[in-house]
Order: sequence, then structure tokens, then C-alpha cells
Amino acid sequence: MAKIKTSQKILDCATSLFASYGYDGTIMDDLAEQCGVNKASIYYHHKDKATLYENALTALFTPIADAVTEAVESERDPVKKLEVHIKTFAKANADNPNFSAILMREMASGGANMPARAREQMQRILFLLNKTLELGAAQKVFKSSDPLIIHFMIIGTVNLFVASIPLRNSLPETDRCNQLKNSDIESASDQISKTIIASLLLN
Amino acid sequence: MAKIKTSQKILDCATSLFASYGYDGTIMDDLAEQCGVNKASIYYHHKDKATLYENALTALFTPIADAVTEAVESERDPVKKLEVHIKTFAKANADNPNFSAILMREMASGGANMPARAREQMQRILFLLNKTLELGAAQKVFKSSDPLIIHFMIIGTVNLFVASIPLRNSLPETDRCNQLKNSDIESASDQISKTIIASLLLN
Amino acid sequence: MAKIKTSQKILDCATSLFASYGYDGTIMDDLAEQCGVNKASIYYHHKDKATLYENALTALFTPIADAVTEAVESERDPVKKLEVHIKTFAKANADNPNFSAILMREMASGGANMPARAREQMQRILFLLNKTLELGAAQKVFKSSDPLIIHFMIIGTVNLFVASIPLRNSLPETDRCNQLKNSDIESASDQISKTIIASLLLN
Amino acid sequence: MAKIKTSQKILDCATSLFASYGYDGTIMDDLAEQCGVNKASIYYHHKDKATLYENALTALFTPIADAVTEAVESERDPVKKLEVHIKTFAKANADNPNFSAILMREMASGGANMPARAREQMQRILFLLNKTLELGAAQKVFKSSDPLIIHFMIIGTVNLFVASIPLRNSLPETDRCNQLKNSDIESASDQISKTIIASLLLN
DNA sequence: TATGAATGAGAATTCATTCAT
DNA sequence: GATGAATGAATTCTCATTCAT
Repeated sequence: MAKIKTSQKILDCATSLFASYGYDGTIMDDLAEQCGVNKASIYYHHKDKATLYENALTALFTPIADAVTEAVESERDPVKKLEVHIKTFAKANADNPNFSAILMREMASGGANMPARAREQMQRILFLLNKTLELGAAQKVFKSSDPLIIHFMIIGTVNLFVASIPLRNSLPETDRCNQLKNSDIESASDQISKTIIASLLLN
Repeated sequence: MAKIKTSQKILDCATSLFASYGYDGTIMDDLAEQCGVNKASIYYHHKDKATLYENALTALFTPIADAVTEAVESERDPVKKLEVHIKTFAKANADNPNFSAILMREMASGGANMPARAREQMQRILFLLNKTLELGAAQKVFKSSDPLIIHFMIIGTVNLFVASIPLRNSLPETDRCNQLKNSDIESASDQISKTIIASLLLN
Repeated sequence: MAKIKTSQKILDCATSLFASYGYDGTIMDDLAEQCGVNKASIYYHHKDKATLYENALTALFTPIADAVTEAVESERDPVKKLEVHIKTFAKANADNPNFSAILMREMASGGANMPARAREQMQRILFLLNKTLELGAAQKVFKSSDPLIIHFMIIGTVNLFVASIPLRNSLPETDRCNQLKNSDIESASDQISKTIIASLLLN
Repeated sequence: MAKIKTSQKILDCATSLFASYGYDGTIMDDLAEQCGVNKASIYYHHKDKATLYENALTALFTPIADAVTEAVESERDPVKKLEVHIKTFAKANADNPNFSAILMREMASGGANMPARAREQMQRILFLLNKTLELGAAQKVFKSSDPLIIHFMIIGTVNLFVASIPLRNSLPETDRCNQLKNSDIESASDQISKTIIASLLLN
């Protein structure tokens, strides 16, 4: 039962609070209380709020970009690559709803405050998609397409799907609404995948 | 040139600030200064920050839901309905980037803080889509599908596309990046439209 | 059904609020709302908060001093004088609980803010008591005594009795407490009267 | 000379200001300045204004109820008990004029805002008197009487006597007024004591 | 007289950060 | 490393008062 290091404990709590309340909505006192450490300890370990935010986002974004990279690179076929790209990204989102929430907020502010180290991770994912689409086009499998649109289609849909799970669960219990509550990420990412690939295939 | 009423002027400024900085990041003093009214006037007209937020969002969301509703109801054919649904929504987003930013933030917090009056407007749009998809299915034009997925695909993609315009414009000026800067909403919404409709058509 | 003049309506409401919440605790917005007049009207009729307070207290204190004066002067016998002094004052207090509350607050602040016109009315009552005691002493009916002590004994007891009626009514419903809830001013003033007179009589 | 703890220093200053200006008339900025601490420190130690008030009143009322209790319980004879009850209460009032002022204001608002912990202390005093009077009645020393009336007679008179000291000292220097300025609490409480006891004795 | 709107000067409270131990 | 206490700079909100009509 290795004791989680204070520094890490702070990072975890902070990530969760930043996801729930955003940067401005996250209060250092609350953070200290939530993770059971003294407020001054936060400053001892993470310098200040901005640095803490940067540390949290880097720790959050890097493994996701890693996972997508690894999955995509393990496939040869561009269609397969695209499939695992979406599936892996969707899975990572669903497994870590903090990521969705934080990314959406950052997008909403135009990324103006996104720390550089976190931004780099997102660009790794975008360039990976870029390469997959280029490969598919070179192999005459995919139509030529704007990778940015596809990137946002993936991120936007997956993100919104994950981030909206709590909202959807709070809808009133009418027949009409109940069918809207499907929150199975597997089938959702499958449909997204199929939809996008269908629209990209050459014939 | 009729003088814009103070109450409206406040609402306009507030909407813009909420979009840029979020609820917590928006400072009442700044708002007062930006729209050139006394701080107390804001409270006179809009009670408090939370009410101001509610008023701003309601005024922002309602005309968009109205526009989509009107456009969709002016068409008979489900494919056409879906096309104008997406096009109108995308146009409204592009014309009013505040909407995208605010909606994304709200989604990021799981809609937990979204004022009821604003939420209703979003549900109007969702139910509209629901009806279109049902109609298409009844006419054997569309496959059966989960309207929520489609809804989020539309909103997520469009939203992210619009909200990320400033981000993309700030990317470094390399060849690789330049191609990412396409921010023409018309063609983007066309591609989204085609992609989605292609995936829904029965044969 | 003569319409109550706005100025008077304001004065009545103001008196009640000053009694309940004190000078600092009374808010002009609330006053305007409570008496159904526009806030600016208050200023039109009563200049400012301090003046309004002065007007309210003068209107409140004068008839009470008048009533006590009239009652005392209608009697010849010092014992009778003292009896009606206390009874009339107690009755006036009970009939107008605002008076008790306001007077107590003023005493609490050492009368520092009591408007001159109101203070004069209190002094009329004190000097009246002074004369009664002197008369009684001259007639060898009363012991020599400090009129101030007697004055405060009367005011303090009556005041506190009236002002504490709501407090006592809020005590929990136990046997022990129920006997404390006697709030009949007649018998209370009788007892006060007897107590004081008994202590003053020469033999 | 041990350094007085900040928390206590704040409490002392606050008590004095609440006594002088009432709850609404006391300004947190002034308090901070008066006791030479940072404004935020007040909130650190006492949460908010309402809690500070509660803390101040509890600290103020408790020792007085303690002193009266101890004095009364050290006597056997009901007459003696009543004497020391009044004398001790009067002494405590005179020694701590803040108490009088605050109690009067609270009575003036009908005790509506009196914090529960402070109210309990006042009830201790009342119940103590209750027991003394019952004992006296059982021993055929006292007439049957309403303890509440006696309680208010004591509190009202003593309170008003103490609270009005500054007022009386500000009266104009005429012969007639000078005799009103007796503010010796010892003799005043003696007279109150005698007056009340005289009225209670059976024969 | 009456009133909706406006406002300057507060006043309570919060919050990121630092300091002494 | 950890912590209770302290603090300056905000930040939200209030309130008496005035103004234009």
C-alpha cells in the first residue's frame, strides 16, 4: 500500500476540479480541503495556480496522445488506422471524463490559456490523423479531405458525447427522452467511426 | 439612431465576456467599464451575476432555436430538413461565435449550471432533429439512428469548428499548418451535412 | 375614505421599520416597497434618511408625552398622579410597540443619535415625574427619592416588558416557560405601579 | 506580557463596536482597523459577520450568567439570594457596559436576531430567579409573583441605568439636571434591590 | 408630485499567495 | 515537507441619494 505522494494527490484532485469548474472556478482552498493537504503545501509542490494547471493538463493529455499514437502506429491499413484512432481516442475520453471537460473548456476559450505542453499533445494527435488521411489518399482509398474538419468532427462528437453524459442523465423521464440516454461509448464510437469512414471512402 | 437601452447594452457586453472568459472568469467591474455603465446599473437591471447570465443566455439561445425551427419547418423532405437544420445551425454559430463558446463551456460542466430557460432552447433543437429523423425513417429514406448521436455530431463539430477559429489562426505559419486554417463555415457545414446524410441514407 | 397622504404613509411605514430594524438596519429601498411609493418620493417628502428618522420619532413621541402629561395633570393626589403616570405610559407603550423598540435602541446607543425634538419629549415625561415626586415629598406622602432611578425603573421595566413580548412568545412550550408568557399590560403595569409606590410610601 | 491572540483581540473590539453601533452599524473595515488586523483575518477567525456577532455575544454573556449563578448559589436564604442576584447582575452590567447596550438592542428587536448561544445564557439567569422566587414562596417569605415581571424589572432598570450613563452625562448643566446624574451603581442597585424586595415580602 | 433609471461611495466577502514555525 | 495564521488585492453586491421626465 504505497502512500500516494502528496504532489500526485494534489495533481489528481486539481485535475478533477479543473474539469468540473474550469480554471477560474477552481478555488485553491477547496482544492486543499478536497485532497486533505494544507494549502501551503500546494504552493510548495506546484509553485502557483497556473503552474499547477499546466502540470495537471500535461499529465492528463500525454498518455492519451501516447495511446492514440501507439494504436495508430500498430496498424498498416489507413482504414484500420482511422478506426483505431477514433476508437482509442473515444475510449480514452470515456475512461477519463476530466479530459473531455477540460479540452472543451479550452476550445471554448479559443485555446488562449492552454499551456504549451498540453497543446503539443493535441497537435500530436492532429498530425497523426493528417498522416493517416494522406496515406489513405495516396492509396486511393480515401477521398481528399480537410483533416482539420475530420479532427474536429472526431473530437467534437466524442467530447460532447462524453461531457454530456451527466446532462443527459438529468433529463426528465419521458419516453421521448429515455431513448436519448444511450451512453455506451463503444457503440457510439463505432457509429462515429462508420459515419466518418463512409464519408471518406472513395466509392 | 435610437439609443440602445442600457439593459440591452449590458446584456450584449455580458454575453461577449461570458463567451470569452466563462462565468467565473467574467468580472462585473470589467463588464461595467466595457459597456460604459455604472456597476450598480448592472445590478439594477439584472439583479445579480447569476441572473445576468441567465438573461444573456436566454437572449442568445432563443433566436438560434427559432431560426433552426423556422428553417426546418419550411421544408417537407426529411433530407432537405436535415440539410437546412445543419446549415442554419452552422450559420447561426458562425454569425454568433459567442454562442459556440458559451455552449461548449456549458457542455464541459455537464450543463450543471445551464439556466433552465437556456436549456429549453437546446431541447427545442434536439426534438426538432428527432422529428426529422423519425420522418425520414418512416419514409424509408433514413436508416434508424440514435438522434442524440447525430445531434452531438452536429453540435460538436460545428461548435468546435467555430470555437477553434481563433486557435487555428494562432498556429505557427508553417506549410503543414496553413492547410488547417480553412475557416469557411459554408463549405465546412456542407461537408458536415454531406457526411452525416451519407451515413444516414438507406441505400 | 380619505386617502392617507403619501407623506404620512411613508412616516408610518418608516416608524415601523425603524422600530424593527433600527436606523442602520432600515433600508430605504425596503421602505419604498413596503409603503408602495417610489423611492424618490421619500426624498421628496422627507429630505433624507436622517430627517425622516427625526420626523418619525417626533410624531411618535409627542402624543405619548402629551397623554402622560394630560393624565397626570388631571389628578391632584401625588399617589394618584404616579399611578396614572405609570399606567398611561404603560398603556401608550403597549398600544404602540414601535415606541418601546425605538426608545430602547436609542438608550442603547446612549441617545447619541436621538434627534433633539424627540429627546425633548422624553424630558417632558421625566420632569413630570420629578414634579410628582417632589409634591409627594412635600406632602410627606413619599420618601425622598432619586427621580431618575424611578424614571428608569418605569421606562426600563415597561419598555422591556413590551419589547420582549415577541421574544417570550417564541419560547418553547414547556410548563416552566408558559407561566412566563403573561403579556397582559394592565396587570403588569399594576404590579409595577404597586411595587414602586410601595417602596416610596413613607410608612 | 503574553501576546493576546488575534482571534481574541478581534472579539474584544467587535464586542465594543457592536455595543456602540449595533450589528448593522458596525462596519467590518472599521473593526479591522481598530484592532489592527487585516480584514481577511477577521474572516479567517470568525467566518463572517453573523458568526462573529454570535461569538462575541456568547463570550460576553456567559461570564455574567456564571457570576450571577455562582453568587446566588452561594446563598441559602431567598432574600439574600435575591439581593446578590440583583447586586451581582448590576455589578456585572456596570463593569461591562457593552453588555447593557447589546442586551437592550436585542430586546428592542424582540430578540429576533439574538444568537441561540447568547439567548441560553439569559435564560439561565431567568430560571435562576425563578427558583429563588419559588423558594421564597415555599418558605412563606415572598408573596407569589410573576418571575418574568421581576426579571424584566431588574434587567430593564439596571440596563437602562447603565446604558443611559453617557446620555445623562451629556445633559445640559442646569440645577435641575445635575441631580439626575447620579450614576453610582452600588447605591442604584441597592435601591432597586430594596424596592423589589419590599414589594415581595409577605408582611 | 410621482417615477424609472442612474450612480458614487461604500461594505461584506473571497481568494491566491506568503510567512513563520 | 507540513501547517496555522496572515494579508493585499480583488470581487460581488448594497445603499443612500440624485436626476430627467
